Amino acid sequence: MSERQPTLRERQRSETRHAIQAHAVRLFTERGYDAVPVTDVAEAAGVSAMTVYRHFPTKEDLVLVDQPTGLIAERVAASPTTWPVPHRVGGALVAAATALTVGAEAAADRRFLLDCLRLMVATPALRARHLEREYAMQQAVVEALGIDPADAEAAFPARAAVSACLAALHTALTRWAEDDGGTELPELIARALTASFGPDVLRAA
Amino acid sequence: MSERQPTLRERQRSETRHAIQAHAVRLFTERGYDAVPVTDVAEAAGVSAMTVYRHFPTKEDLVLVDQPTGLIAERVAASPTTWPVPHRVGGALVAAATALTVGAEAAADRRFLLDCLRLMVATPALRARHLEREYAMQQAVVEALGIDPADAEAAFPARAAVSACLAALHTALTRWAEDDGGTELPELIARALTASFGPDVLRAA
DNA sequence: CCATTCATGTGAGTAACTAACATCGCGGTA
DNA sequence: TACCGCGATGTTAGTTACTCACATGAATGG
Repeated sequence: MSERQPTLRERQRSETRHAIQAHAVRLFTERGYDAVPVTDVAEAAGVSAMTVYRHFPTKEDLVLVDQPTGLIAERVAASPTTWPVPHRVGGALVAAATALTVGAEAAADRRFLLDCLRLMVATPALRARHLEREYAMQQAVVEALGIDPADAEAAFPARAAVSACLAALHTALTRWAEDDGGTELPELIARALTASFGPDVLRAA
Repeated sequence: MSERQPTLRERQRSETRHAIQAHAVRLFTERGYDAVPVTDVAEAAGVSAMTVYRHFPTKEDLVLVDQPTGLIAERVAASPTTWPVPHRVGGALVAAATALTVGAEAAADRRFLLDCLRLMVATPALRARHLEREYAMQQAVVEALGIDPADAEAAFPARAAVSACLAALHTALTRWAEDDGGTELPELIARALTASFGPDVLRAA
């Protein structure tokens, strides 16, 4: 209820940010991530290099799309605590992917998301950073399970199971990009989870 | 049968390399990875910065220890093809970890390995690169399973299951470093796998 | 209409690399 | 033993990602 009409400055800033990212993804796709210096991205977007860094802390952040950590954590927290961890997390991943990539209002983001993922799959440095982000998401998900992360010994099994789920997610995202979105993402995630944890992962046991 | 007496040059080169890495890990541990420039490592080891780069392509490689991809792939390939993927890979991981960290002849490496892993856990850039390496290992393990990686659609379930196993491995390595080697690594891996895939993963079904 | 604030530009500086070239000493050979 | 090739190292200069300090101009709120 608090977000009211964006001021002119905010709109301009958001436009600048969007332009920078769009030109970056285009140039990286055309010439390869490593072959495009940040100065070229800035020039294409009509801004200075410094402005790029003010909007995106690192060159890698130009491509790495925000992960829906909050969305996933909510759904994990809402899942029955009696279920095994892979069931709880797996269900949340499929649901979040459906919300974000299936349906009419997600069509615009979809294209951009696929472009970013393709770059991520093709570029080692981007893959590394992407995996790091999923690792960060792990901590959020473990907390959402209702486990105190301070007690490392007790949290260990949960961390292991969650990281395994997120690895399956990563494989599904990679396949989705390779296939250029030809198969719906939720289905790929479901198949990745099934291949890892058995056919019951997505059944409410 | 071909590896004969190392010549003087080879010994010197190997010594230089070892000195560089030892000083690097020491300095990084003392002052933090990001706070130590490569020039300081070079100076401490008594060489020029250029020499450091000739031995280690990037600063990160000073800490990232070689992963025993070959060892694991061999054991995976030798496992019964009738077993589920997590069983085949899980067994290989536990066996490789036992060979590398348990026993008298592994004691020296153990200390160094723990130092490197602690740095890896503490430093985001190193974590990212380490995850990337495990991702590279995934491809080798999938091949070792006897699956043609060219057929992406057919390899997809295997890739998902293998990446989930390796995620469990990563969690175990992290815990091992946090605990400073207080629990044997094979046991941690076994627990991580069990938490993810159920109690039968390490039983010959 | 004026003062504040915020987005951006500019310039200098650090650090991770890379390439080109010089040097020096081990190692095989005449 | 004397010589020569080659490999390991040093030096220097350059590129690029990123940071800091400061200036500017325009949007904002009174």
